[in-house]
Amino acid sequence: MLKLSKLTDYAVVALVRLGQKEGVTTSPVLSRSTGIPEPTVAKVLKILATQGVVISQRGARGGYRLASPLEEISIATVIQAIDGPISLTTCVDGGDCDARSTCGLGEQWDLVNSAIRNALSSITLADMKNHTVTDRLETMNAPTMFIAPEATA
Amino acid sequence: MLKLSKLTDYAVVALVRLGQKEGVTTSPVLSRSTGIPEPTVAKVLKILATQGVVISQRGARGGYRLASPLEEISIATVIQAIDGPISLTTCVDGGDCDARSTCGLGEQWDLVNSAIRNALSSITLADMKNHTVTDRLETMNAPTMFIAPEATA
DNA sequence: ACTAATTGGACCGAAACAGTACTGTTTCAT
DNA sequence: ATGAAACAGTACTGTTTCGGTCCAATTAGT
Repeated sequence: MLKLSKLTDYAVVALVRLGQKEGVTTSPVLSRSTGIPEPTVAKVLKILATQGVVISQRGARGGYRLASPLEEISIATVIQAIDGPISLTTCVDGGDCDARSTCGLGEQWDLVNSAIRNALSSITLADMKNHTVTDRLETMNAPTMFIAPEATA
Repeated sequence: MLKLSKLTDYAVVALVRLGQKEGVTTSPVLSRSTGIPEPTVAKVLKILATQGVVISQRGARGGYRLASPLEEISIATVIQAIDGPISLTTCVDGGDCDARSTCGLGEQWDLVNSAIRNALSSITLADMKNHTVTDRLETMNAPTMFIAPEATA
């Protein structure tokens, strides 16, 4: 199945939530806010930090913040940060395509790759934000009957 | 890396070549014509047959032929036949998304999925045929160099 | 009916991925 | 200064998926 990795999925969720916070946010907080397991959140954020998608602040009172506003981060950027380059064919660069000389489809794949990249670049994290619950913690703290699985603050 | 499986890559190559043949063609012939290992060609064709992309003729003098002309077979069709549905998120159908209720991004992923599907549906195998060597045996020395992929921003 | 050719389906090993844990480094608060 | 909090990097493990191979079912031709 042509699907992106779970990590990328988590990354998008975490980034959108991060974009709704003020200042820096820690992994544990983001974990509780999104429902994603803490080690996984940490891993994702670490990767995103090395790729420059988020800025990290080390030490106590540290955390992460977006390097750019949500509107300027495309889905393609996130995918590339986590999964690496978007290249649908193994042929493309230094690939071990045995039939390279015979298949003769090399240039045509670029057509497909470009189409994919364009599609993914046209969607930003801000587009993903719509209809998103503002914050799980707020919902929990609200005077509703909604129960909180964990009560750490 | 967001990439489609090698099988899908092979499938496209095999299908394009198959569309350039008359009557039915056997796996061994297609293997020699494309340079793809015979067992792999056989496997790909088998899958494509079950999905109705190609029509199979069993027994002696059997072989495969396209179910539709190249112009009517999109890349999306091939990918779905080999790799299964194109759904970038695991959430989508019957998924085991733990954070479904909290991430709140479910509907937005459909936006991404649609974009991808549209992009892939707009490209047909006929588009991939251009610049393709007619047959390996005839034009053995076709260089078919392709451009190195651009460095990702 | 028999044989050869060809597809159909099942099986297995290898590689990639997700997830977890541990250790080290940096920084704030006391 | 000292301790605690939080990120950084590395390594390990279990699971899944993918790529490839082998054997059984089917059919045309003689």
